[in-house]
Amino acid sequence: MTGTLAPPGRRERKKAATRQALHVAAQELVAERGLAAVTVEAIAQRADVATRTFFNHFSSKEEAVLGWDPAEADEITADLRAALGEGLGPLDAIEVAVQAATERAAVDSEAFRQRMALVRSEPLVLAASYAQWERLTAAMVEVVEGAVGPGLYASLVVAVAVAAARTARLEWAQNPGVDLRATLHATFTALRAGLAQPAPTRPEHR
Amino acid sequence: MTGTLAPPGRRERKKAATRQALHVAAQELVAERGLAAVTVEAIAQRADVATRTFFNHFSSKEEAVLGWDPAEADEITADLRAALGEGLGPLDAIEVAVQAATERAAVDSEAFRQRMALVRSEPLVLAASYAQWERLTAAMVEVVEGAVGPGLYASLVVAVAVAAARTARLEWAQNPGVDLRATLHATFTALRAGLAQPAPTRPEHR
DNA sequence: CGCAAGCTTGCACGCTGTGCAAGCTTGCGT
DNA sequence: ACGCAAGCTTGCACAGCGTGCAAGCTTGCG
Repeated sequence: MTGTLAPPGRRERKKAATRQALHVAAQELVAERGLAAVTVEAIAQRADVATRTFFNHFSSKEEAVLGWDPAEADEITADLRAALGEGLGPLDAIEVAVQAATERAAVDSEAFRQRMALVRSEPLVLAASYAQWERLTAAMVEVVEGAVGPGLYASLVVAVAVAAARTARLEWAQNPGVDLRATLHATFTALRAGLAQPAPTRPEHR
Repeated sequence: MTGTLAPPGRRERKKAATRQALHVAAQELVAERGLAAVTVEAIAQRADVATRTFFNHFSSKEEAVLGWDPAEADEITADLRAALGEGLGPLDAIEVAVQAATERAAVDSEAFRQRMALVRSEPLVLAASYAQWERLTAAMVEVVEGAVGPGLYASLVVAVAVAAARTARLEWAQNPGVDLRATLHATFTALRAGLAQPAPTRPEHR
């Protein structure tokens, strides 16, 4: 749905390569030693660049571990805008955009699940993750406001939907064998149902 | 509803005083110069304690600006547990607990609004705020799981409700003259209604 | 071929956050 | 009343973080 249309020049590819190398190095090192025992210097060293260069790409090791591309946010808001344009309600439109983003990110499902686990286990990574979601939230609010006007409702629906999506991802990460797409859909369905309380302990005893 | 029943000894009062002094100093300095231009050393100096002491109370200047008391989270979860015990559904129970917490925090409405404004304008303070909400969320999930069993639903309802409460506070902070209690209730009402889209630009043209 | 833009690098520097050990106050039991 | 144990404060040292700046090198383009 959303793709890189223009093949970037050698320069941008090199830059992206450095970024990717740093991201991978950070992930590996954290997996090996745990976040606390990893320094920016060590990451840069493994990626074979200067320490200073690290900070040209990420502003903290947590960010490097996550490795989110700022372009992702743009893709999501573009999808959101499109879905809204097709007459979907804000909540449905957000679901569509988030589903699309997830498909894109989960190409390598295993690595993705592992990253989620890191977010769960390392509070500082979680904080960095929040920062990214926050940026995305702000952008999405702007788009939704374009459709329904500014005010509490726009902020609310986006904040809530983002929280739901985040929860779905984290919950999925620790339940092997479950489909992320289905989990996401379940959360949005629950939202639309006003978060009514489901059957006690077991969802369906049948 | 929730109070400090045992009058704490001199020792604990002194400790609390130091903490409060640091909190106030941090707020004032940030208000004067902006967060970036404030150092931990400056805060400690104004509070008339050693720099090292600062870190015995807060782990960053952002935390000091917020000045959240860890005990607050305990009070909220206690209220939540009580509300659940009275047979309220999870969402309603959370609303009750959050409303009570807000009453307690908003004693000085003006200072409270000002703090919210800081959260809005300083991204790092916002991040610290997220960290606190996150801690609260985890505690609340545990309580809700006690009532409805573990699983996606418990995590979801808490995450979403917290997001709604946070949104209500922030939205309220920049709309003078509005009642926070009413704003909060409006968000939870919207949640229960499945976040259905309200009338386009103006809520009611009538 | 040559120039401008932009990425990388090294250097310097101030600030952050924590471990450790010493000093002082407080609370409490004898 | 006394003295001890717990705990808060303080100074010191130190590793690590994050940024500004200027120089060097590669890339893209006319």
